[in-house]
Amino acid sequence: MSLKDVAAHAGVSVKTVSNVVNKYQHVTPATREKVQRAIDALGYRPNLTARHLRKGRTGIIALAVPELGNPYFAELAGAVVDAAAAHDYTVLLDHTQGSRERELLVTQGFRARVIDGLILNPLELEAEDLAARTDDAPLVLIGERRYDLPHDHIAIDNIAAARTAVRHLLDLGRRRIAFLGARGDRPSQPSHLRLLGWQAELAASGVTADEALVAPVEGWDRADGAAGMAALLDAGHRPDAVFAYNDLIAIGAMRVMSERGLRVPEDVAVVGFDDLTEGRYGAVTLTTVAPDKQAIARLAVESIVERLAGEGGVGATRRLHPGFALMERESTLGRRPAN
Amino acid sequence: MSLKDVAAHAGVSVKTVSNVVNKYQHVTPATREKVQRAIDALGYRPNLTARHLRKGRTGIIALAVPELGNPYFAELAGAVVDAAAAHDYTVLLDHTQGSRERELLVTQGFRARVIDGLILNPLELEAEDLAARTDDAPLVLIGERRYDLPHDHIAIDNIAAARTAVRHLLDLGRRRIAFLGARGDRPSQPSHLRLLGWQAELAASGVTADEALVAPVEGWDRADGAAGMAALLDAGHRPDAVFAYNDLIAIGAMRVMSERGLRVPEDVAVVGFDDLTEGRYGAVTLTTVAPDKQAIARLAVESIVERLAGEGGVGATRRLHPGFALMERESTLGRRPAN
DNA sequence: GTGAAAGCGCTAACAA
DNA sequence: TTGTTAGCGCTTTCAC
Repeated sequence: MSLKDVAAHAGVSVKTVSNVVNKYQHVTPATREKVQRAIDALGYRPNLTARHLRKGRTGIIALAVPELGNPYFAELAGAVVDAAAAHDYTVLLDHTQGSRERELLVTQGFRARVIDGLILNPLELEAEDLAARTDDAPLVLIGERRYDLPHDHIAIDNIAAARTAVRHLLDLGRRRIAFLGARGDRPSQPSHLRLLGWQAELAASGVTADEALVAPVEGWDRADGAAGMAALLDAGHRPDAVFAYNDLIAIGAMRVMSERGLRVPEDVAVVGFDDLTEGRYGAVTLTTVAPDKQAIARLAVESIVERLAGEGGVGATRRLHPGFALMERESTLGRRPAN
Repeated sequence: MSLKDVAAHAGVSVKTVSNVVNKYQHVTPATREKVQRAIDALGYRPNLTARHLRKGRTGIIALAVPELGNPYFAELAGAVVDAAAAHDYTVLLDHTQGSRERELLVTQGFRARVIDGLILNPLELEAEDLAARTDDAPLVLIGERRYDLPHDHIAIDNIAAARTAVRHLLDLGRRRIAFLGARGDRPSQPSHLRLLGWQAELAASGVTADEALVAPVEGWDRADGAAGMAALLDAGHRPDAVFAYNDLIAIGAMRVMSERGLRVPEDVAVVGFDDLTEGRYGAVTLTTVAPDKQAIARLAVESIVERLAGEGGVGATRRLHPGFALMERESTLGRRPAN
């Protein structure tokens, strides 16, 4: 079942069938009709792989995130799928599980020539890994890592966002503000910029940054936040606020506080990061920094689309910073009277 | 940059390069070495679209779920990506947004010939839509709808699972058990089977099923659960337990109860469905029915792989029922003393 | 063990 | 407006 069969059935040439299939303007209505009937009769569908080979484009972009079990990446992936669809692109999805090796693999000729471009949210990848990349499909990075590389990079201003969160806690009168989400062993980890923001805002306010309140975590999920918070409390520290690397960690921490009879926000105010829907429905809704996920997704897709359209004349590398907003909820403000 | 270039560079034929690339056994070490050097020198990577065209297979399967913002589908998608990777398949992802039209579109020649098979979790699709399908890529359905169609269908036994949940509540002495998640207007909706299970288990236990306790929702998210629960309470009903269609609805309902001073589980016990990680970290952890998502994903992928392997000789259509388990947590048992 | 050549289905020059 | 044909890069008979 190919163009040739349809052509034979309709008594025209393949070119004519191709013209009809591709909605080429200059086809007489009669021919068009005749061809269309043949198409319907045979149930013809164009073989897209052949088209891809011929055109050198597939309309597929790959998205590689650490894992979909993390709602932030799931929501982001959903946004990317939608943004891609708006440009008639489809998304090929891959997991990196936060493994440097898998991140490397995905940047190095992953599905070569079948993906037109790649959107990657790296966790472990180092600049030199990326510098060694040979694949020529456009690559755009998203997320909080900072690289100095010739690839577009989409990320909100993490330092400013973190400062906003800490500022909010300071404004509420909190002074012993813990940062929950450090990775002591890996200085270039994603959380680094947010830690810098925490330090900067405390410094700017003349509050001493107690390094004992920089609490490490083993990962980025709820269980890690719970363990990190438990360790902090077990060490005898008593913060009056927690700025967590992300919402999942904040949620894990709140669970631990609840188990230990600490009230949020009366005893400990909590701010997260990501604005997961999940944070809006807990017993205590979560104050959080909301990155504009739609914008991140849109900008990432547009970056690829533009580089593909720019026939060879590649523009300069861009650092784009979508907006963010602080969502003030019960974990800092307390519960308002039901209305 | 193609096989031909490499062949020229190495001074051999295209066939020989192809043999090396495809790890064909009978190549003399000397030739292999020579070719490999040329490959490295030129940075050659096979053009997969050409290979796809030639072989008629792409190694890509499509997964269509309603939306990734729902953690159940996100977790499932993650499991599918992993299950596919185990068979050297990659996943192309699409959203249907629970729209019948989009579900239809995806079953009808979506990316024809570029996807080897399709895994679909339908919400709105009707049997006749599927019966009219012409695309010949293997299609496997997942999820709780019941069809009588010549496609493999992977789903846990929803009626049995629902009965287990209701049984648990009855065992705890609850008698006014609400079902939160009906869609009155659409009898063939996914929640139907779980409603049937609710009815069956009550009947089997000689408890009168109070139809007033069958509460409708407008959708499947937390906000819908909250609204549905609020409406139930506003109507003056006082259930002593809630069996929710899914965890998100249960979580929304619990939030409303918390706002209204109802204690879970003392006043109202709650059971959800899906075993989202989210349910394990709330102030009150959620008792829930846990479908075996890994198994669902694995079986779905295997179904496609097997049909693809079965050269024409297509086996009989299968209805597969992966297992499930009731996870008993605080929303029915209450909080145990911290240990 | 290696080479020559056909052909997967499509698009796009170029011709008519 | 429509037809002819080359060729995208690969795999795969079939020779040698």
